[in-house]
Amino acid sequence: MQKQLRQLQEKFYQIYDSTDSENEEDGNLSEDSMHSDGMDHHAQDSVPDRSDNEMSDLDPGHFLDRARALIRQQAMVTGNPKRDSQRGKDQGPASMHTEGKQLAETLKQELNTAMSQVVDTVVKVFSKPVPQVFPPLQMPQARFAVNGENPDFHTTNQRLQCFGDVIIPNPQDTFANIQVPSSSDQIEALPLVVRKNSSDQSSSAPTPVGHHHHHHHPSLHPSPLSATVGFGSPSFRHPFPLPLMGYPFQNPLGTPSGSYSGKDRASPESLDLSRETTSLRTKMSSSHHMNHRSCSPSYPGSTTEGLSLSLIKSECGDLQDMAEISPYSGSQIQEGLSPNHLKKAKLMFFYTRYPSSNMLKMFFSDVKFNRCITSQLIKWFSNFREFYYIQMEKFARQAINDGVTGTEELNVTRDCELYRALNMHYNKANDFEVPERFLEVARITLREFFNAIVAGKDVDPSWKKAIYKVICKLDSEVPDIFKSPNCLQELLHE
DNA sequence: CTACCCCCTG
DNA sequence: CAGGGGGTAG
Repeated sequence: MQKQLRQLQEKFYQIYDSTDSENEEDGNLSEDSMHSDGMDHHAQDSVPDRSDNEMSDLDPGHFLDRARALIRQQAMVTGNPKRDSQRGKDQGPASMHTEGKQLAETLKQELNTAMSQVVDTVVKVFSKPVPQVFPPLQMPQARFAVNGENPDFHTTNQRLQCFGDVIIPNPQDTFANIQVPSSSDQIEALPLVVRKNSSDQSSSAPTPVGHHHHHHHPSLHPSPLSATVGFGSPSFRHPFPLPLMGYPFQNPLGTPSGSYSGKDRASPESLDLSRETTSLRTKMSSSHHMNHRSCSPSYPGSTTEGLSLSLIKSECGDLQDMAEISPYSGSQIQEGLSPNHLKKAKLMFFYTRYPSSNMLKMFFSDVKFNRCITSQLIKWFSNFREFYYIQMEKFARQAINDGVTGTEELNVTRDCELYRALNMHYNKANDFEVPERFLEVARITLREFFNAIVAGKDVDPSWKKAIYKVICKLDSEVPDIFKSPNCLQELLHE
């Protein structure tokens, strides 16, 4: 069926282009307008970023509308001398007219048959009693639970959207069936999404697998297990390219490098994993507009609500609706930290090891700060330091083992192993020129470790504190370029 | 309490 | 890198 639609679509565009090639620079424009057409009943999206063209094209409703518009236009432009840019220009307006008519007729017929089939299938799928394949936990119901809020959810148009969204890729798929929301599911899930009281914990009973061992800590982690499962569930594999999925911070530069990770780089799940990295902020910050962004599939509805602890409530419960940034337009206020932010932070580490939270706010002005974001950034630098100091200690000990006696023999140059390790970690792409000052600091740190170890201070459990105290005073000013949200481009294009 | 720090773990 | 525990300063 998808193929059929595609063929129709192609045919359609042939006609469309031949008659209207002057009208629009590219098809995407029209897609956009169509897009808004069909979505107006649907607060935002039931599907994040349905700007995807493929999707819109496959939406039967839109397609029909567009076809009708075309046919109307077909009749109107007959006299337009410019129209024949792509076809035999010898054909007069008359033949054009008849041919257009023919095409229109053919088109109508094909559309009708196609639509009938679509409707049949939809009805079949929607009316068939649904065998419960998965245990409730794995039901990615968040998406539909939210739809339940929308009184217009049952309009044909939206059913078709859901259909196109999830089911079309494989209507016979057993998994597809569970995508069909039963009204009871919605009613049940809805309050979980809306209310934020801790008393909701009782409502999380339907979830058989408990994730309640969170000790009531302001843990920000809404049960990663179920989150991952929900997302990885085959029924939930989204047909869209990832950047269009409402995750504006998909890493365009590759998987952010963990110092110890590497195995998940090229794996099929790597994208999901990378998403999971930053998904928390998304989940939290968008928790209040779940109504529209129902697709946050990693939001396990039930158990998570019990975990909406003070932090989430206080920080993210009253966020204003921000204009989501598109993956393509760069500089808007973002609600989460992107892989690019991570990269930027790493580069900043070359200048400052102990940035204050105020400093971070200055340098990450393109993100909307809340406690979560701040903590995460601070955590990043904490992790950076950890790696840094581990390397320092390692190389200091190694130097000692190598028979180095005096601190004078110790240095950090751009070709030494220590530097390579550090550079690999903070500047993996090696597209940034590490400031000289950093080498100095590194050298000082290395010597500090060396001396401490030689002096046997490492027997003291907290022997490193003294070193930390020294190093934290060696921060230098971060260049102003880093204050620019686009600093990465500017920096790396040098 | 909050905000940070560090440590350890996955 | 993120979680989470433990500790400290204000």
